[in-house]
Amino acid sequence: MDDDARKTYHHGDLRAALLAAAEAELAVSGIEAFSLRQVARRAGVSHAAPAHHFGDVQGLLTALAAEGYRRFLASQAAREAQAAPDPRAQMVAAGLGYVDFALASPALFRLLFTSSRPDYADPDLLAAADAAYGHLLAQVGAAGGRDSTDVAAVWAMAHGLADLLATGRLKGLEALDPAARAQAVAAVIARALP
Amino acid sequence: MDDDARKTYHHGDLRAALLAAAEAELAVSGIEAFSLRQVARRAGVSHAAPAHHFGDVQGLLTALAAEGYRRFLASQAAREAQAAPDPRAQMVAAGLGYVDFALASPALFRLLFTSSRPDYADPDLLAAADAAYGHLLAQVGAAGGRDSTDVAAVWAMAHGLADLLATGRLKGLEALDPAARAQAVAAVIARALP
DNA sequence: GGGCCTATCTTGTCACTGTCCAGATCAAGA
DNA sequence: TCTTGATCTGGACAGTGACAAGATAGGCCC
Repeated sequence: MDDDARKTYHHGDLRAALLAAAEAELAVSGIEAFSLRQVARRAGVSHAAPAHHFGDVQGLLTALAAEGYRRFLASQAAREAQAAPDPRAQMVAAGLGYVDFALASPALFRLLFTSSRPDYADPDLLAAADAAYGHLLAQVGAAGGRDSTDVAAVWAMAHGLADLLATGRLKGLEALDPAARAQAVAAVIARALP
Repeated sequence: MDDDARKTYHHGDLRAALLAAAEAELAVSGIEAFSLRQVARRAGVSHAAPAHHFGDVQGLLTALAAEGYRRFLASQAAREAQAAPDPRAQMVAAGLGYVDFALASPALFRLLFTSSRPDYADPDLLAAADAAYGHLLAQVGAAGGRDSTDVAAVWAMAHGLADLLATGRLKGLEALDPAARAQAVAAVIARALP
């Protein structure tokens, strides 16, 4: 990452640099080819340096996932801020932010939702993931969702769109420009809560 | 797998035995910790034996994925056979089979839908995946779906339910017994095509 | 200023992995 | 029977994650 900051033996902020390098490595190689030594090389540091800050690969990916959940929520909040204030529009906007995140950071999205490598017993990660889940429940409840079936419907619709779009399987929607795609995605999400 | 069949130097049907061992290994270790040498050990054969039949790990996972898509379609067909003959009920039944498959073989489901390791340039895998996609299009079309938005909605709903259930994130639905869960899943899928 | 103390980082090592290569084994046909 | 080709083994190599021991340096007390 920043070889410039590496004039001294001690790095200064290696933890943050490693997280940034890990995210870049994840984006390039994907979770399945993720390599700790490659992350260290990217940060310009020895192969064993990450161990001191994160313990092992799982520790690094756990910290990255926690950061990912916070950004995931921020992505939803960004769409909500632009939407009408009524609860239903807010819920749909959250779904749009869900999809935005998956499209902007597909590898990170996969780390959060379909990887078994992060350690969900970690308090920080657990808190971040719970916050995201709590936000989902609140949005669906405010929009008139009554039971766990409504939650499942809205979540599944947003998640399915996000996952299929992130893996490039919805050619029809991908062909649209961002504004038109957002409108289509919003219309589809709205179907989940009649 | 079958040490019994291994009295001779030549295995007899090593290709099939390796595929079965690979599926078992995938179910136990997951795609992220999948090991070719472990598959070979499981099949009672040397670590280099798989190479002759599949080339490399990617070849083995590609063959397994093709087989997976065929079973994926069979799972949908099983539900369709039990459902009412009208197109809409058939479409919902296909979605139920989609979810069944993900719950019965979560690791295989992940190999099919969120792994970059299989080689989708392989003709056999491509044909199997295309068949699954074609069936989806046919079901949605027969049930009254008009455009790519309808396809996206139905697919995303079924896929989202399958993925979230396979990773254990829909506690509310998981708590139900199979029959009640199937009914809830069917009701949710039906929302995707109003 | 001088000298320890501790966190931080490096180097070296180990078991394991996927891939390649040469050789051993066997089945089947000439 | 002999040969040919497919199948499988064993050994090698570079790369990986984890561990242990040592090098470095920033901070603190005197």
